[in-house]
Amino acid sequence: MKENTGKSKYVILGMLARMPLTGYTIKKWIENEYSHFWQESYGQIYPSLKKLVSEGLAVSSDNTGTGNGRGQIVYSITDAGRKELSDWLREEPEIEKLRYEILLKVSFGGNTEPEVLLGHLDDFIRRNEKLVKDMNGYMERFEALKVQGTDCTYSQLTALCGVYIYSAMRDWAVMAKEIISEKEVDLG
Amino acid sequence: MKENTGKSKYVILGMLARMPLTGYTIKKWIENEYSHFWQESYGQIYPSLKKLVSEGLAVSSDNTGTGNGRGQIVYSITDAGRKELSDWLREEPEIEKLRYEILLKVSFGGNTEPEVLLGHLDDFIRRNEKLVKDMNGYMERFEALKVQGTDCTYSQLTALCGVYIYSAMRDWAVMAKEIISEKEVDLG
DNA sequence: CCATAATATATCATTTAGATATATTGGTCA
DNA sequence: TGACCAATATATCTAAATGATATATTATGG
Repeated sequence: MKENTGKSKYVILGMLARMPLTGYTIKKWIENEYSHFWQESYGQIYPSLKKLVSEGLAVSSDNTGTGNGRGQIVYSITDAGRKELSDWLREEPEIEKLRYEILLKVSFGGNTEPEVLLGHLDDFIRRNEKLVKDMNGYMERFEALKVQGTDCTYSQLTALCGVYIYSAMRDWAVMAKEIISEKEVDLG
Repeated sequence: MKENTGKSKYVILGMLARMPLTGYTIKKWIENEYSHFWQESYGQIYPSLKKLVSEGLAVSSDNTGTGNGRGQIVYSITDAGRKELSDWLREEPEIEKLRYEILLKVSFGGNTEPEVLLGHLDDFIRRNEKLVKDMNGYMERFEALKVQGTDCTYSQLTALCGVYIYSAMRDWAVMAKEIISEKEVDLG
């Protein structure tokens, strides 16, 4: 049996702490709301869920007849699970792991034409522009919920981080384009 | 034999394109200068180097007697390797993968005391503060090289990106601390 | 009522990360 | 001089994470 002592376990526990979920929903949520700082694949989620149950940190309920049910398995957190989550939250977070392929390509830019990089940077700017918009959308939605009395401070903070990250990346890319273009002019 | 068609191959080619290197030096360079946007482990580097040689994209020279040589294997890129690198540079970069564990913990903050988060954020701010300084140091070093006539535009751009990312993260964390503290006051 | 998109679970082959084993060399300091 | 430690260097193994795919059901739109 696989060990699976990575972070996936805690992500899932954290999500189940809010409400019971299916593996599929967990995946969708991470894609939609966490994607700017975390990602998980089905290959981790489904085995992790089984492991959580076997460790007594979650329980599974077979809801074959509920509403939109298609043999879906809904998982809920246990008290032991909450304890495990709480203990992990106290531990110092590990240093973040990033893989920005565009930076790799910029770094090796001397091995291609500047136009290639400028093209990649254009795409990158457009993408980050859109992401900033998305994150601001989340911010507003959370703000509206707050007015209604639902506290979303922590979720809102992660959206805010998205705004900061994506804005910074966009600004950098704009600056990078300028510098590369100027360099071109100097040479030509 | 393993397939190994990931990105490691191209990172190594990109580095060898500048100068011949040993696996160990490649690892050190990535740790020192690329760590804010990329990481590789020995478990990828050494097998990848062998694969590059077997594919004719690099050649290895056994320098057992050179200077500080301890049976070190120096790898150089071939013309085929340069072609491969150049082709890859043209491809659209993949979407970046990030894992910010601190954001996960902030997101699940409702399951612990605010003080725990504030503590993590303090560490995070300190770390990013230092990283901004480091990146600015790199910037200056590259600027000095430029004055001497050595063109480091592309490396400098990645350092600049580091400045942007780490500054943004620090600013966000400062803001996050404020918001969490205010929330505390409101409740208390 | 058919096609298609979304829901849902599951697994497999790669790819990546992290830890460790091993050995040599260079420098320090008692 | 030798004892010791840090840095250099190659290599491999386990575990974790990714990406792709197989399979089936249900909801909905025309």
